[in-house]
Amino acid sequence: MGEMTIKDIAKMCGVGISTVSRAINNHPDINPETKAMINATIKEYGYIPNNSARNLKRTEAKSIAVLVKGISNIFFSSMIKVMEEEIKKRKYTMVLHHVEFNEDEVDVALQLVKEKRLAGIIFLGGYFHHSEEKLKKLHVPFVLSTIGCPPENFSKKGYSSISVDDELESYHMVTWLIKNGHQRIAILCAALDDESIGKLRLDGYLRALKENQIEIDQQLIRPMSKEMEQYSLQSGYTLTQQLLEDGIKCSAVYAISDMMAIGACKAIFDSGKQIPEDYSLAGFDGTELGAFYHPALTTVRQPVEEMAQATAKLLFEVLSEKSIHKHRIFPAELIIRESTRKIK
Amino acid sequence: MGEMTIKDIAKMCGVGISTVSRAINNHPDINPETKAMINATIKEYGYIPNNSARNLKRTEAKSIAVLVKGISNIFFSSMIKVMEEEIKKRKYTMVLHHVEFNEDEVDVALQLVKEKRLAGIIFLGGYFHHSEEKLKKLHVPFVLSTIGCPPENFSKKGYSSISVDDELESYHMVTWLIKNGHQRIAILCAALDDESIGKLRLDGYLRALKENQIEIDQQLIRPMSKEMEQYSLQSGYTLTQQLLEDGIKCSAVYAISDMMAIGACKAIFDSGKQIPEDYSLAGFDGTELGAFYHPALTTVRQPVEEMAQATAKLLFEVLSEKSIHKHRIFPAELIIRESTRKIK
DNA sequence: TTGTACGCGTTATCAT
DNA sequence: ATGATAACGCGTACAA
Repeated sequence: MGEMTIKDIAKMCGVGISTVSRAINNHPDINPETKAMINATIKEYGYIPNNSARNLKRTEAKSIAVLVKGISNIFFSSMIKVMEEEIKKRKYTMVLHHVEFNEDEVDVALQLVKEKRLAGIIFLGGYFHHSEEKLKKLHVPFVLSTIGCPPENFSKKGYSSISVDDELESYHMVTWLIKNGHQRIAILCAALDDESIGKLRLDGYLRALKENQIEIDQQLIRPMSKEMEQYSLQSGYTLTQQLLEDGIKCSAVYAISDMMAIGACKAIFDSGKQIPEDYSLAGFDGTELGAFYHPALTTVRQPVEEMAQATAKLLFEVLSEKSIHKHRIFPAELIIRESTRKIK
Repeated sequence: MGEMTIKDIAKMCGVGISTVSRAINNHPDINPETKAMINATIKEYGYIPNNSARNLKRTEAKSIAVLVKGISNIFFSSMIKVMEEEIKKRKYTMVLHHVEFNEDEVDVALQLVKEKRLAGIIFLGGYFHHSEEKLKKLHVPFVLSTIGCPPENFSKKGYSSISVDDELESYHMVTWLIKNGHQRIAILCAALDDESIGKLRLDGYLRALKENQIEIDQQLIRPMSKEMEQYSLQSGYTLTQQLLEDGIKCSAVYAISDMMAIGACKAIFDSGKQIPEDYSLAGFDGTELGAFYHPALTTVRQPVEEMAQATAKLLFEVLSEKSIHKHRIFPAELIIRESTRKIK
């Protein structure tokens, strides 16, 4: 069981512990020759420093945690890649962590701050209704990236945020559908008590209808239930299947995520109907998958790469005290592809 | 910066450190009243034990690491869920970690063993060509789950494994295509120096052709290049686009992953052709996405849930010393859906 | 049942 | 440039 420690290496090299430590951590005060010698033996014996001990002792760990909400959330994978690059570029380490929909991301963050001596945190996706009290315990700067509703009760000075205007972009999408002749538009949305992007996207839908004097039909509003896997293929499928079974008339279906939109498409195909001939279908997010689907999905593209880059930038600006916390809203882009058409 | 420690809690409660420790870790030797009192103050002040310190001290941490190869690998997400349940059921903690395609999973594992005092490791997906020497340093039991080529040089007694017979199942798929009249079958496969599932699936393809006296046409073999994101939508698209541009005649395209198959479909649609009328298309994996695609993908379904369960079971059997290392191969299932058809 | 004291493996501080 | 030693926060053997 005898795992090797820094002591063993020190003995083998005939030097003191601190010298080995210096070699490992690239400290300046060390003879290049001894350093090379030590590194050679480290390599030879495959010694690996114990991270727990390091974190325990270290004052500053130069690491940033990225907490992603929803494990299979494919939407974030390209963002994570960009963030990793940005973080590495600045000689920091990225600690990636997935948080389930039913877990509390702030609790996880609190844990990690203690364990890893984080320099900062990036929260990616999900809701965000946490008490100010709890957030204050997070003694490191953090930024909320692509999170719908920043906590209104918490001072905006306490964190940075990056997002699109979900309400507005959703409004754009629905307005565009209306302009293309659609009057009866079903929406596949989040549970009605949602307080995050789900609510905002629904709000945009409602506003677009209202401004165009289209009466709101509750039958066309199809919220996910809590039991469904949120924003998933299957939830989109089930919701649309029920919509069709209920015999609700509509010419377009608007899903608040691309994954749900694909599920919706399948349900429509399975019922023997065509897209966009019988139903127009729109999604939200602008995922790669939507572009590869057949028919290619009309959707709202969030500029994920730019947003990821900006997220890292904001965080590091706060870290280097060059800047205070900021809140940036990115414009999204309506991408019209094959799954929608003009009617009448 | 004064983060709270166990000492502070002890002082506040007017008890010793060890008593607090006992309360936290549910030790038996403690007065229920003092325990309740301590827990109350812990909650009140939001004290969180430092995990680094705990890991440093603890001999056995009751945690299992799951190392997943390829961050956006959607194929594994359902397996991970099952594994988490199984691990929690046995009062262990799951530590999930993603490993990039260019990272060395054993190095990561070595790190984690030191840092987290792991009880065991599950490697999920990817290649596996590691030196026996390195694997021996991994002093904890591990199981290779859905990994193509277990290291032949390393004694099978040193680890457990769970997989399907990739060569055989691939052979089944291609044989079925041949039985349905396809003679010229293109394969979208891994780089030719691949030594893992990629190679095995290609081997199955080659054997099926050979047994049916179909000449192997190198033009029909389309390996991913190293620069492509492996097994991705885009790689499937690019490979198929090149195939079509090269004017290679074929009636079926067989992609060694569902994601690549979907990319291939898109390339065919974009060229103005239809599936399955002009080309039959087959995938591999049996992902949810393949079922939701339009047309629904013909594919090889790996019994992921059962395999995940078996993975956990094998590991815990070794941990409890009820059993030695085993190697289980699961049968996969040919799922015929809409993307393929009989010709001639 | 409870408290004291030591050590886990490392880094930081201070000598040398 | 290098080495000894004191923390870091916690679990646990042992004493009380």
